Amino acid sequence: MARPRTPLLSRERIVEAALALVDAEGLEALSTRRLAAELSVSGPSLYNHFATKDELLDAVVDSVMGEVDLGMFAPDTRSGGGAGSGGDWRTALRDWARSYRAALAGHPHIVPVLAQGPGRRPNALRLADAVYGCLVEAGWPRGQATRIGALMRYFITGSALGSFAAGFPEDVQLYAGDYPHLGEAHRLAEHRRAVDEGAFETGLEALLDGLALRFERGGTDHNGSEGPTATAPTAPSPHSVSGPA
Amino acid sequence: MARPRTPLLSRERIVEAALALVDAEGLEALSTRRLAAELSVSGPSLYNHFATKDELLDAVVDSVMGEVDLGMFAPDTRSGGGAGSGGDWRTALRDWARSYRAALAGHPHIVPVLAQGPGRRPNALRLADAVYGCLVEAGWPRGQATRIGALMRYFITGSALGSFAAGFPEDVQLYAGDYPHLGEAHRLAEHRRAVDEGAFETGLEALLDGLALRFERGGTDHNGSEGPTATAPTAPSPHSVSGPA
DNA sequence: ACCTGAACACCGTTCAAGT
DNA sequence: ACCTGAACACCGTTCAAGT
Repeated sequence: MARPRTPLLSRERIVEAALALVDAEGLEALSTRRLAAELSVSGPSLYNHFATKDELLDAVVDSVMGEVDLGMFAPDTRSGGGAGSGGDWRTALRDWARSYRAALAGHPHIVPVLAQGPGRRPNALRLADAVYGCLVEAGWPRGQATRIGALMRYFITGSALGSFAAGFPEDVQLYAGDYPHLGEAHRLAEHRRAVDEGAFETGLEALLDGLALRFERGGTDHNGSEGPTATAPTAPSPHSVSGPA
Repeated sequence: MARPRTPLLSRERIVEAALALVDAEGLEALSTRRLAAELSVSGPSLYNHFATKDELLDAVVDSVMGEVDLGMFAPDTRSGGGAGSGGDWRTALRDWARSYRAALAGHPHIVPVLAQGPGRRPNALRLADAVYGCLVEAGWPRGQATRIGALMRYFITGSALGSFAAGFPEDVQLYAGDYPHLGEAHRLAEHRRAVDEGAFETGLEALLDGLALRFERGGTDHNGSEGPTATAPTAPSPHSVSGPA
């Protein structure tokens, strides 16, 4: 069989199969030959749909980013504050963070790829655009909005990259003697979900509390004297020169 | 030449060369043959010193973890508060976080491996032990101390995993039209260090502010009603049954 | 246009052989 | 004990050949 009358493959079918394979067996199980076998075609067939394996991986990553809800950033559909009221950034950020984490937690093996940045992936750029736009409209100075987008991504991808709890082997012997405070660490894996979700929620709320403190202190338009971040270099405000409002 | 009178390789020399290779060319450049060539030996020689490539990677990761300063957690060498005074956890955590991030930022390509958890790596376990011990001695309930260790790791590894700023291509065309708030995003890469460090410092300080709020609210011994984290499951306190004090 | 098998330069790892 | 070359089952990717 050479070219069939109706194509055996499509980008969608390939991306779907690739994600399923990565989810089930990890990134290193994703080889072009293995994936092709899963799709009942020969290895080189994939190159009719993607130029390289990296391009395929990019599409897989963006399909995961597409699962993240951005509805909370739509400016019109929310009540309780018109343009520039600046009160709801916190709720929006919390909802978004949870949706983002949930999407990544469903596909943990792809997180290292995704965490390299948005690149040219449309869903990743849409996400960055929405978060930044929300913060600026809420009254955050542009430089701070950029930083908040970055630090939220740090926390969320970090939390999805690997389970904290599952990182500790279930082996009592390992901890005995050498690590005086880790006497019960071998039991962490049992409570994996509770520990990881509790840590995420605690961190998220602490982050939002800390940011709210700065928001109150900082006002909406001054960029200097940013509180306790004395050692931080002053980040530029590189997203947009003329603001939307 | 077969077995030389004085060994050509050692674990240390191999780990050092592997880290240099990963730093210079990325994780995917680290192949046993390439690494062996760098060390002027043949590929299989490495298997006299490490059972598998994974075991070698583990040693590389732990050598990076060994760069992290843990001196701020030593209970005796600090002044201004005896045992149980519980005031200095914040300073210690900040200093540790900066040292941790600096170590990882020097070797960004290894972070995805390292973020899988401590496993059986001694330097990673020592680090977890020190952080948890510091928090418990400062008066944090054990469950919260576990969560804080986890969420700090989320934030730090996330910040070292990939530059936020460098993730946006330097291509004006890419953003025009489709992403209304990203008009200046193409300039982010220029200011890479300032943006990434500013975001890290802002997030770190916000996190510590938020945690300090909880510490004041929570007291030292009650575990319920943990403030705004209403949806968080109650994490267990798995590190140690009988505390150190 | 879209699939195939053969081929290229790579992988990690095993193993018998050398000293 | 510690190194070697040969070999195994894999990789990503190219390409001529088929319809």
